[in-house]
Amino acid sequence: MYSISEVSRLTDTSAHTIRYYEKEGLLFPDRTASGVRQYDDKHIDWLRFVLRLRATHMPIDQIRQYVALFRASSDDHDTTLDRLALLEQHQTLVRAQLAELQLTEQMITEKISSYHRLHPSIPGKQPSQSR
Amino acid sequence: MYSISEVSRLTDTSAHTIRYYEKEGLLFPDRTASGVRQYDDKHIDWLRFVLRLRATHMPIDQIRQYVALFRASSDDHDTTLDRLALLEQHQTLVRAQLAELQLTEQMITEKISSYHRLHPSIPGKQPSQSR
DNA sequence: GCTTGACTTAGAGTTCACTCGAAGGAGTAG
DNA sequence: CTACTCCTTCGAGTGAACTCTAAGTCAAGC
Repeated sequence: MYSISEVSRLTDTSAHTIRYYEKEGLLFPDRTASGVRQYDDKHIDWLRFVLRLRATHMPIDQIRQYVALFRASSDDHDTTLDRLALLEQHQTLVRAQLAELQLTEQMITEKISSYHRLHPSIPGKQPSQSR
Repeated sequence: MYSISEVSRLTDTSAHTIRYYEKEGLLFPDRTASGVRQYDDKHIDWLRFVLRLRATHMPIDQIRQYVALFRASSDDHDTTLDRLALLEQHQTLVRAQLAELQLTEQMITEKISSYHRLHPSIPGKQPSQSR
């Protein structure tokens, strides 16, 4: 089991943020008798997944819904479909972001090499000489 | 020449935001005698480039610096190197975002197909039957 | 000449996701 | 026992990027 400061180090996330995520309903660590948060490997894995979702701009609100669906799932109420829907929705967004980034990467690369063409004397990263 | 509302339509950006970008020093349209903004195709192209940079999380502040360098450029003060540095810096960021997105896309796709494995009866986007 | 609708400005308000601060409690080392 | 560190909560503050409001100006059509 890990303390919040260990989780903070392991995931490179401030303790403040980890508590904030808990308050927002994204994370449910165990507690000691005295109320201290205790995290196991599964909690860490989940947090890492959440951080990935955030890094790809899934809103906290939607992640909360996803978590809530997990916790609402029971024998007579299966939430798999709803969770799937949320995942697929985010997948679509991620792919859109990928497309946008790829286009922009090309534009920037193009602009950079046009600068090099106009100013052949410029130092710095030249189109790699190797190979 | 285009009015702000035409630019708004052409770039799918609110007139508010376009004026805001101008206030932030990202955009310098012409003005009529009475002070009405007038945009030409070059302005539109530049705005589209700015929107790309924004969509890939280049801060407005940095875009402003980039624009300012253009306008500061003169015969005895060439700013090409500084502009190149800004572009290369953003290129690095874009590539990092690409890597993150690709990883996350894989994770989500994996999770989605594991849902499908567990619930083979689920409707919706199945791993495409075509081809 | 007057109405209409798009335009102008400065500045205030909103949203999101943190980020921090203050005040205090629990467990451990000396 | 005392000092120290890490933990707790609640609530306020921050920063970026919009987003909107209010009050007013201007040009075109009737």
